[in-house]
Amino acid sequence: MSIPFLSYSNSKKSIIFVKNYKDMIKRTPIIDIIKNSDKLVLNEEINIKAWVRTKRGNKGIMFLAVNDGSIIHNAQIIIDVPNFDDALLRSITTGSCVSVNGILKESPAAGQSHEIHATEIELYGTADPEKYPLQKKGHSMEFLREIAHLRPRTNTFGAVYRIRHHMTFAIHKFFNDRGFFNVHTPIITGSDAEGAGAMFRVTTLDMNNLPKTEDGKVDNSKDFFGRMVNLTVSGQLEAELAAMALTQVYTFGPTFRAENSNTPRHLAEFWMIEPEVAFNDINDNMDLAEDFIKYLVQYALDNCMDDLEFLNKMYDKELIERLKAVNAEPFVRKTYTEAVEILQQSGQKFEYPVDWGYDLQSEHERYLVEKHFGKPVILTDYPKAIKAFYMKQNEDGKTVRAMDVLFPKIGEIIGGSQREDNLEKLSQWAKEQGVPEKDIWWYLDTRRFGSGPHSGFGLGFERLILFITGMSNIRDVIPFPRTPHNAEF
RNA sequence: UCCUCCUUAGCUCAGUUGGUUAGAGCACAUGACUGUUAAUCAUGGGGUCCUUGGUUCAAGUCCAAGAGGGGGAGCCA
Repeated sequence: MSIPFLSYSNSKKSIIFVKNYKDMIKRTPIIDIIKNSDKLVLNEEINIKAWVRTKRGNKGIMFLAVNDGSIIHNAQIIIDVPNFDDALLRSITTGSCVSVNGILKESPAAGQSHEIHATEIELYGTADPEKYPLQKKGHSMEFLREIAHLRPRTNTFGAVYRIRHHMTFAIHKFFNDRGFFNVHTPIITGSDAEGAGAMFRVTTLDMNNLPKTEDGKVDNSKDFFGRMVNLTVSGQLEAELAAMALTQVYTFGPTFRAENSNTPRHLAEFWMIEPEVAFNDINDNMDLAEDFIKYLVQYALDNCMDDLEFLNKMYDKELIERLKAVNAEPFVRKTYTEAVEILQQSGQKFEYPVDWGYDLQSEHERYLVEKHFGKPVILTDYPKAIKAFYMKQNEDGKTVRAMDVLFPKIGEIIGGSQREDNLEKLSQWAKEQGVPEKDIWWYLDTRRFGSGPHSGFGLGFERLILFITGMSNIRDVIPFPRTPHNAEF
């Protein structure tokens, strides 16, 4: 590690660097200085490459707080001002990118355990302080959304990005550890079978010169796929096909909804996780959903505590408490009918009346989760008429084995069901709901050949991240949000 | 898409009943300070008051339309 000829001259002009020897010091990620300093050797020269967060100091000594995103905390660089070129030091401002060689020492001051005493500084890229939009102080989420290309350099978005990664990894780990197989379902799809909302059209046709059929309509047979296709709104139907062969599968991919939704909980492009398990009934499905979410929450508590503590301090004082509370007790499980009775007997005044047969409104769900039970709630057995055609019909002829997992603050985080495995009932109900058999003949085939009970659900990834991070707007938990009238970056 | 609120310096915001030269904090620049922690202190520069039209002797302030944004609702994950 220590290389004799690195002790270069202490001449004042220290911008000089020799590529070959500089490359001999391997970059140390800042996380190693903060978390694994026992593996580093004091008084050895190390290299840090990072972006400057703040610079402060005086004529004799300068302090640089730098961050490389490996961890939320900054590393402190100590600069002995007289030993460095004045112009170089002046050019180092908030936002600039630097490579620093320096001696690792224990820090005499509070705030950090270690610090790096710079021996050599290379300025990779400056950031004109008059133009660089990020300051040392608070920015509103709205402003940061306008500079989504730079906001990953903030503490908040660094934390969100890291948590997103850890949750992605934890999802794959959870399923892999339980013998599930990840299935890649198509992004371009010809079916609108689920009816999960408006779809984005995919076409290579010249919009200014559309081919027409004899009756004046657009001739989709001339399009790339020879038919009309869209971006997927769900991988569920395809996941079911896989489950009827591999038993336990899940998808994790992008999903698109062209709904004109303008809320802090909706995106036009989002990521969804959809497990599908053969031989699971609705109760197994609830068990899986509850185990799954609790595993992810625990994984965040175990692996993302530095970031969670930051978010807890800056945005949501009850965040960590709430995450722990979710895992402490079983979720409440009630039927839709029971929920309606609770709401009707609550004495609470609702803007919308509660009546059996109508879908629950946000205010009703929020009352159940936040006021009545004070913990996550899973509701099942909804009226057949308000749910999708593929859900398993109950013997009562009125309800289906649907399941919604309702969470504090964010509402519905999971929607799922046991699937209808009876061919007659499924095709009959699909017909009545206006899903043409010619579009889902392949789906119906799974019921035609070797059908069996199975269940699954969909988890909105960004809604999970909302809950885990305590952020209040879904546009701030995805790097580049797509919403109506917004597809910049 | 509906309801509602907002738009003033780079950022966050104040601006009274319509009245003379539109303010503050932070950021930025200059200077001071030999261990700072969103450093501190002093000084300084910085404005299409979202756009268009209207009312008025006079509009940041009142009215109308439009654009952008926030919150709530619907659709849902």
